[in-house]
Amino acid sequence: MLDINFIKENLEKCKAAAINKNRVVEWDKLLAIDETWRRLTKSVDDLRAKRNEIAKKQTEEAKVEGRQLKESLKGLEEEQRSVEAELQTILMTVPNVPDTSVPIGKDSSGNVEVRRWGKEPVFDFGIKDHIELAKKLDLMDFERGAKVGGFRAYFLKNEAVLLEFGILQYALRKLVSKGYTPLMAPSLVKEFTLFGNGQFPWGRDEVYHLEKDDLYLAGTAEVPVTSYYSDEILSEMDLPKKFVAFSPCFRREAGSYGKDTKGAYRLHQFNKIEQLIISTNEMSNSLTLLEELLHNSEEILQDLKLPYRVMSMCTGDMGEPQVKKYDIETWMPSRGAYGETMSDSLMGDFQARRVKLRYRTKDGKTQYCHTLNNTAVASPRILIPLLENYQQKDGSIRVPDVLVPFVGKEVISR
RNA sequence: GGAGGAUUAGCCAAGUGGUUUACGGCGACAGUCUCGAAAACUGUUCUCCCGAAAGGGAGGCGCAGGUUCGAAUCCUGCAUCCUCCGCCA
Repeated sequence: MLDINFIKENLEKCKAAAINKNRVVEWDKLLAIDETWRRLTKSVDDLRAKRNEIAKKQTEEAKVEGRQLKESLKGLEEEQRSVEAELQTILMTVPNVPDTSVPIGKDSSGNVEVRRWGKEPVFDFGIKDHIELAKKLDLMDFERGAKVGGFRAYFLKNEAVLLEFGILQYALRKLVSKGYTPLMAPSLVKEFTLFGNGQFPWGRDEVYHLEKDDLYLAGTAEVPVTSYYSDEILSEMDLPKKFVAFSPCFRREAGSYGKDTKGAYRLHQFNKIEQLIISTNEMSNSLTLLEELLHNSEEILQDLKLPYRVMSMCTGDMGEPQVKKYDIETWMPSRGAYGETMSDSLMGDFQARRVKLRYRTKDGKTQYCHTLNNTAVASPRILIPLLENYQQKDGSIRVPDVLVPFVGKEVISR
């Protein structure tokens, strides 16, 4: 959410941002409602001032006068409340303004490649995709997964389990050694966290809702961790706060029924290690931190010796809350293409404002924090490039050096 | 799931219907003093609205409603924490 005063002072910028992000905002309505709200607020405040004055007198006449005043105040207050709710609703739909360094574009075709790392492997044999590899080596069972848990459900089996735990553990340890505070975050969360994150009101269909308990299943640890300090005022001295959080993640994938229907790419449930930073309200510093998060994730892929490329997301392909966003795409041989494995975002104070996450500056003022996050590793998706890039002619799979201690062997074969 | 207790500002904490304009303390920030610091003293330290400013006004006591001329205080619902009982990996 952006501040209404900021929007009014930077109306053209905000309008351009919404257009570039392909979002529709009812600007005229927003401004009109704001006017109405201000007018109502003034009237309500004036009437309350009068009420307070009358109440002080404590005479019989004052009581009669107070009773009359109460009626008109009640109506006005009700009106103010509903107008305020309407204002909030529209305000919630205003997307954040991208940084000037973000490429402008309609959709994913407008994304800009920043760099590539690693060499795409050349195979002198017919390669298998991860589904076939996993089947032959008894590493994943999608058929029985579907039988038990429905579409997009799966079992990991044998070394795949060790690989998944290993890679999660590896990423976790790396980030901890860089000074990030480890967290295990709840996957079951209250509704306000999803609004706070900027997932709602837009992405309701993407999120599982447990009606009986009115809880939601978070699609990422970003949701609980962004609200970790909600409603609190941190000290500038303690910023930036850096976290590395593990959580099981749940996504309905409602908008992508036809997409990636096979294999481990798009799943309803997966495990993720997420990096998060809560920082001060200084854009240049936050942009530097965004690069730090990016660098951390690149390092993990480099350790795994997986070829990847870094994409700078264009305005049309980034979400509402983002100021700037990079995707890291890892080489997936069966696709003959790079596929998204990590996503690095800077939200400015967009989320912080929504969850009331603030800090006190050195000179005693309160400010909204900046929030950032990036995937460290998400699995099983990361197993796709891992299995496919490391496959060998005889159908076995070499284990990346850094994961050998976790898997307990150098080659997976049957 | 049941019974009881609690929730006040960054932290601790007083206050049980009307000089409460939320007592007081700690911390933080600014100033005085100082070569500099500590101490001491003075001031500031939640949010919103109007205003160029000076200033004025409103709201804030876990959250949301309600009663009353007037609510931190009374009522209803909800959340969270603590103690005990039950169930449980």
